[in-house]
Amino acid sequence: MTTAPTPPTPPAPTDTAATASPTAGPAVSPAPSPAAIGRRLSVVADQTPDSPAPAGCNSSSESTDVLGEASRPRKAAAAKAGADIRGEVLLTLAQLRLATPRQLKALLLPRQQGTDHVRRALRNLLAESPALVGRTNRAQQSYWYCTPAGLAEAAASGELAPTTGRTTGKRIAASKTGLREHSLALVDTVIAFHRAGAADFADWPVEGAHPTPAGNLIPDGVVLLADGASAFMEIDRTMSYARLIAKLERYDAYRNAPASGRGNAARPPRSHWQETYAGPPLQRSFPPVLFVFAPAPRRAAPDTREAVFHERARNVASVNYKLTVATTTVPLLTKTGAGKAVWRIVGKGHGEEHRTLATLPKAR
DNA sequence: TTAAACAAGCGCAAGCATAT
DNA sequence: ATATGCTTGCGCTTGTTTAA
Repeated sequence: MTTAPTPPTPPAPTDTAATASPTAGPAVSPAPSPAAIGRRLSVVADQTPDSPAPAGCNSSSESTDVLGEASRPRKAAAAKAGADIRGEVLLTLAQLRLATPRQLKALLLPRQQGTDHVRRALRNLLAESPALVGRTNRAQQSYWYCTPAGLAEAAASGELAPTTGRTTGKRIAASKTGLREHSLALVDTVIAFHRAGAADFADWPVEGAHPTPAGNLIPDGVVLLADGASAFMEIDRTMSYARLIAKLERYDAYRNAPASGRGNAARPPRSHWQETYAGPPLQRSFPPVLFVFAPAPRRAAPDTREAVFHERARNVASVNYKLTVATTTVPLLTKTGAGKAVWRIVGKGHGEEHRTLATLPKAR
């Protein structure tokens, strides 16, 4: 079976962007591009473009269209959940390291009741030869990751953020070790940002290496926010406070790293962060460093660890003069939303007050 | 051009595995 | 024993291909 080429006359993918009226998934609708890629990635011919077919395309013994409004969202979701969800699932798994069916559902089919569609898509990807995704099970939960073949397929689509492909080994290892909870906490964070409309889940290049004089800085994630700015993301579950502080110092070293390259008359040399995050006219300041504290067994509660971290980091010079550092906890983030006032600024002069991302101070 | 055959996707429900 | 999550099988619908 398998590898049936797409139909000879592809039903002109059409500019789906403008057509998605009937269901118009509100703020949370996934970016259109991955869906388009989904068509490319899917191994079998599939028919539904992103926009739900004009009613009646899907199962319905009760004749066509115009039926109860109630049935419409479900139909639309079903159309959406068709073959092209497979491509989105693969891209999402390639983007994040690891995810549960529930997390994938939250990102890709937020309006869907169950995880059936996602799990079916995962099963399809698993059944490919070679398998494009892999799975491990533990504690009544399955954890899915991208295999090298799946990563290659996702990378070939050109839809993947450039830095994601290189952690293959780690990615797979993470699914089999204790690192998985760390990865899942990051995914929960991604979901919170996605739900809040603060950042699309596709805009999270995970674990890109950032050169500093003291070695590479590898954030847990870098998020491209909806307003075009970026932020570094650090997920903490079990790290010692000393190591957390050391991380801050690494960020400071990255910020202060000398410019590389020669530049020219029209364009002076820039440091890595300026090149990557400051924008062409250098109008953006150094991205904020966001720490998210996640629950972990046999550890203090996230908000307790957050408070201790504030206490210790408050005396770090760079935090007070050069970096914008803010914290939150996974429970607060998922309950309240990434776009709300859930971020506590680290540093002297800042108290318990929570702020929104938009109102964080700019780094100097 | 039309009708039959085939392939694929979907929803639903039952059954299985595992943790509490 | 119960609850939860996952897999699998079944029947239905729709889209595509092929032959008359």
